[in-house]
Amino acid sequence: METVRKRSKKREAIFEALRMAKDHPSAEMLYSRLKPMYPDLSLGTVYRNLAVFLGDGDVVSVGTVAGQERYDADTSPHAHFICRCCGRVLDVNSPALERMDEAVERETGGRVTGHSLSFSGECAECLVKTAV
Amino acid sequence: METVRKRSKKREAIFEALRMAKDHPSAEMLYSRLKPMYPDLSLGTVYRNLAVFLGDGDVVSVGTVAGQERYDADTSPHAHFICRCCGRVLDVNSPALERMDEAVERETGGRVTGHSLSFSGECAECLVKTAV
DNA sequence: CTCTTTGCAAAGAGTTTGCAGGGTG
DNA sequence: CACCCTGCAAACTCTTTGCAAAGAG
Repeated sequence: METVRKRSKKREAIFEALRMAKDHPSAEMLYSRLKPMYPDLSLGTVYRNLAVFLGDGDVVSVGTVAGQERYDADTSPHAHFICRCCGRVLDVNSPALERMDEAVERETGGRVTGHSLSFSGECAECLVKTAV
Repeated sequence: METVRKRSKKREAIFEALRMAKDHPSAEMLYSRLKPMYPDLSLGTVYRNLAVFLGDGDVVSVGTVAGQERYDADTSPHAHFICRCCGRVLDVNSPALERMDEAVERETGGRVTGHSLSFSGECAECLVKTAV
């Protein structure tokens, strides 16, 4: 039996905040951004709703940065650049990654339902700081 | 000041176990494999040494699967296929990913020191099980 | 003998979960 | 008014850390 989904201000606010954010926030980042507007918001609710979004396929996990899972409401195939210095996560326009899915299916015999390409290093801002 | 590194049976055993493993094990997986041979091995030691390997660049993190970080002693550029069903992590022969590094540096203005490409889905074995 | 490495166990950090109360349809 | 959703806090899991003892050079 599948549970009926009811609307909720909090849930919509969480999704909207994630959709608007360009920095692929973690649960805690979303929480502290929404807290001022929803003073009685709880961190558990953020986690619970993120799990719902993931289950519905409306949100995707970008990976774990510094121990925290990072999320993205842009589910179209694209890559990320993760700065190991400041933890920033940037979008990267990836060239035809979709084609590679079939290649991997042929190689492994499995079924590919998604991919994630991420580059790591130091972002432009951190390079400047480090260069000092 | 940099600390002098001394040899240690445990450390070498951990690295060797990781180098031999083809399943990109987690700290706990390595621990339980080595435990029979080194009964007084401690999980903390495995974590500590993995951190050393990562720092030395001798080992690479493949990402977090089901909450556990997975490691790979093969630091050459290659992609992975992660089964979201059983958690298996398989190697994939990735086509010229190196070339993409420069492209990303041009796009972001940062410096790329590594990349990680992973595909997710269901592996061949899980497909069979699911098909039943 | 000096300094690194380890075992053990406690501490931390991030995430999940149980329960009673509030919200939605 | 039935059932979903939330706040709160405790519980859990994975990882890190402090300390005294063991090991390497």
